[in-house]
This record gives sequence, structure tokens and C-alpha cells, in this order.
Amino acid sequence: MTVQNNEIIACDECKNGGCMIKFCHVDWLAFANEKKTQKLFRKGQHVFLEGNPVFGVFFIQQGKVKVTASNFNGKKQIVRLAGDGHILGHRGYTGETYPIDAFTLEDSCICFFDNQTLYDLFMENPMFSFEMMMFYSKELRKSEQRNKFFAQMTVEEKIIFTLLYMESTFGINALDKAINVTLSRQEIAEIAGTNAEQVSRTITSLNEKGFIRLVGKKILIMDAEGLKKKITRYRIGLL
Amino acid sequence: MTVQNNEIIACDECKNGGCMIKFCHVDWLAFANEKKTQKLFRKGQHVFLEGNPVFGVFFIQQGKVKVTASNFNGKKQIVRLAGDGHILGHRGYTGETYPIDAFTLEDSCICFFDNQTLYDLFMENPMFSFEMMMFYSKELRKSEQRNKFFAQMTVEEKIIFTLLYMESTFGINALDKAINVTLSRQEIAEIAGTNAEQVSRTITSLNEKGFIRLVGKKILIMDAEGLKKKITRYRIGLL
DNA sequence: AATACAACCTGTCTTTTTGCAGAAATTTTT
DNA sequence: AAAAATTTCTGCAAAAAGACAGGTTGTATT
Repeated sequence: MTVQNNEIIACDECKNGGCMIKFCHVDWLAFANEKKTQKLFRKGQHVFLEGNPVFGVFFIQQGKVKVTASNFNGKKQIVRLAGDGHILGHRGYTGETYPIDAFTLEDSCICFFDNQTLYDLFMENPMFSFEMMMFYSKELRKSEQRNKFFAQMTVEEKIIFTLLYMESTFGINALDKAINVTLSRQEIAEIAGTNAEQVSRTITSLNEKGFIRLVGKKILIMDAEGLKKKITRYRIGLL
Repeated sequence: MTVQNNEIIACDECKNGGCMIKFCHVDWLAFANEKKTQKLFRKGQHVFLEGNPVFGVFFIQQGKVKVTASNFNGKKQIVRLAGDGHILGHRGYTGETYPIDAFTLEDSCICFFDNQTLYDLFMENPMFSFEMMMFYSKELRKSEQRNKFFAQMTVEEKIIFTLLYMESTFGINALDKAINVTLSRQEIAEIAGTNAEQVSRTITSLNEKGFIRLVGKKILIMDAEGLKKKITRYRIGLL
């Protein structure tokens, strides 16, 4: 199922079960629905760019997004992948700007709630605040785990980890059993923190050994257990 | 000023301005105070260990803590340093256990609030929930930044970054201008994601070049600007 | 002061990773 | 269908990082 057109979907009719706005009381849900804006982003568009002022928070109704940060070299790093029901950005302080970029990986329908609306919701909907807090707290733990892994893993391990991360974030295509996202070698390198050559080498080798299978642009995980075993010296809490 | 004894300090008399419990209404603050437990941890003690069940959240009233994660190799990684007013852990789900260890770096006075108490506070104190959410959201961004840096930096850059991180977390001693924490080469390596030998070499070299000065166990940052310039090809948003 | 213990420093060797360059394959454009 | 452009793959040399080992310094204890 892909995003079709720019038709607005009301919050109480939204089929995205993971959206946390749903934790608001019914009348506040209507309020949220009134205040929100919704937009269809085509593949490769930016949702926001580094330096843009933070006016509110984006909720992904349906789609795939990469959050990237670049340094003065121009070297990019993908710091997070986000899918249906995930949040982009955070409620900002006055004058705050994004330290990161967000780009769609495919056509995506994304809702936006401004700072004031969110504040109103937070003040009157404790369950909503609670779930949002738990979301950030969980993402923080995941990020810390990744921090640890990436500080200690070899390049091959990082790439395996990245493939499993891609799978756990976007899932498997029911039809062809491939990872439900297509990233270039360069993009995979930007997640794993290495270069496209290493990714190419490693993926080829994993393919030859039967751990994965390459079908065109698609990557199929053939032996998830075997891959996990290769990085088992790290406790895998988040896969 | 160091922690002296195990005398309990009531929340409304606590001098730690950064503690978020203060965002509760006065009567709820009294409730929190009644429910909390407070304990003096001696240097090197664990606050909690990996695998321990998560019953609540720790608030550091005064002290210094390292949060570490280890893998099956026995290799350790310090994933966060925490000081006065910082939170340790998160509100857990039933049956959840910690994926990390927390150890005190010096004598520390730490308050504990159990899950039910926190839940009650969250439901009735929107400002408290809001601030907690903002805290986690900010820590998440910091962690993502670190993620990016560490994925791309050389060993020397990571060590410089670590020294600046130590300084920004614990500050500078007013008397001798040294970084307000003493970590072994091994511990610094566990933050930077390298080994003690590299840390030793790098620190010696930075000392010779005048960027830092080593006085006994203490490390003095002599040329913060020079150090930052060495890693300026990365946007430094969190120092 | 002597001893023991731990932390720290430094040289050497080995392994891993990177960066470059060109070939091969794939996709897009004409 | 051919040409052009982009992406991916692979070999090789250089650089970076890691592991090991011996020596030094510092601290605590007796």
C-alpha cells in the first residue's frame, strides 16, 4: 500500500494504529485534527532541513524517512530511520532550529502539529504526554545501544547490524520477502558509518556465503539467525 | 562540596535547582517527598546493574555517575555521564529489566521514585510530564549527535571530543581549573570507544603540544578553542 | 624505606580500514 | 537500440588502529 493522493485523513479515521495522538481524549482529538496540517511528500523531498526553525512536530502517517546529519566535510551520516507512526523532530523552544535534515525515502503522508497545539494537548491529556515521554525515552535507549555497538563493532559487524536495523524498522515485503526499503550502498554506508566500497565488499561476501541474497536492488535476509550470531558478542537489545 | 552523610533532604528544601520533580504542584511535591527514598552511594558502587528489574527512576541530587554497557567479550562502553539533576533509567514496563549498568564515580546522593508514584505524578502534573518529556527528547538529540560524531571521527578526534564532553558534563574546578572529574585512561577509552593505549598516546601528545596540561591525575584544558578547531569539521551542537 | 599493586607510557608488529582507480554492471536518456 | 550516466564491484597501496609486551611511575600498605 502506497500513498495515493493528497486527500486529508481525519485523526479519528486514521488507520495508523501507532500514532500517539490517539491517546488524547475524544474531544481533544477533534481539536488536534482541526489544528493539524497534512501533506504528501514525494520521494526524496526534505521534510525539514538543518537550520530551519522548529515550529512543531511531524508525525509520519504513512511512509519512510531518513534523518541525516552532515559535517563540514560534506560527509553525511544517517542517524535514524523512521516509518509509520514515528515522530520527526521534537517540540522546540522559541528560536530553536533543527540540527539535522529529514528526507523521505518514498512518497510519504506526514501530519504536522505546531508547538502551541502540542502544548495544549500535553497540558490536558496526561496519557498522551505519558506515551510521548515513553517514546522519547525508548528511542534514547535505542540510540545509546547503537552508540555502544558502533563504538566497538568492526566494519562487517556494523554493516550486518545496519541490515538488521533496516529490516526491524521497515519490515519484510510479504511478496518477495525482501527488506521493505531500498537504500543505495552509499546510504547504507551512511548508516553504518563507513564507505560505499566496504558496504559493497561486505554485502557481496554475505551474499556468497548465503546469509543474504541480492535480487536487483532488493536485499533478502536468508539467515537472520546466522547474521545475529555473527554479532552476538554484543547483546542485541533492540533488534 | 561533597556529599557528607546519609541525612535525608526533603524535596522542598533541596538545593538542586535542576531537579524536575520541582515542576510538580506544592501538594504533589509533598506527596513525592513522602514516597521517595534517598540513599548515599559511595564511590564505585553500582546504582543498578544490567538485568535488574526496573521499579522506577533515579534522580541524582548530587554526585557523578557513569552509565555503562558491556558485551559478551567483557568489553565495556560508557554510554553516558550524568551529574547533578540528571535522571538515571526510565519508567519501566512491568517485568522490564535494565540493559545497562550505572556506577558512581564519586560519593553521590541519589533519590528514587517508584513507577506508581511517577505515574501518579505524571497524571496530575502536566508541567512535570512536559519537562520530563523535553529532557528525554534533548538527551535523545545529544545521543544522536554523539552517534554521528563517533561514526566518523578518528581516534584522536574521539578522544578530544570525550575530553570536551567530560568538561561540559561536570565542569571545571574553580580552584585548579582542571576538569571536575577523574577518570582513568581505561575509562576515557570506554567513552571514546578505543583502548587505553591510544588514550595514553593521544593525551601525551596533546599535552606536549600545549592543548591540555596534565597535573597528576588532573587534566586541564589549556586551549579549548584549539581543540574544538581540531574537530571543527564536525558541527558541534552539544558542547 | 621496602614491598606490592595498579595505572600509565611507549616501541614494535599485525590487522583492519581507508582511499583511489579502473572495470563491470545497471539504469536512464537520447 | 545505442549512448551516457550512475551505481556497484574489486584490486592494491597507504594509513590508521589495534594488540602485545616491557618498562616506568605513582600510590597505598606494611
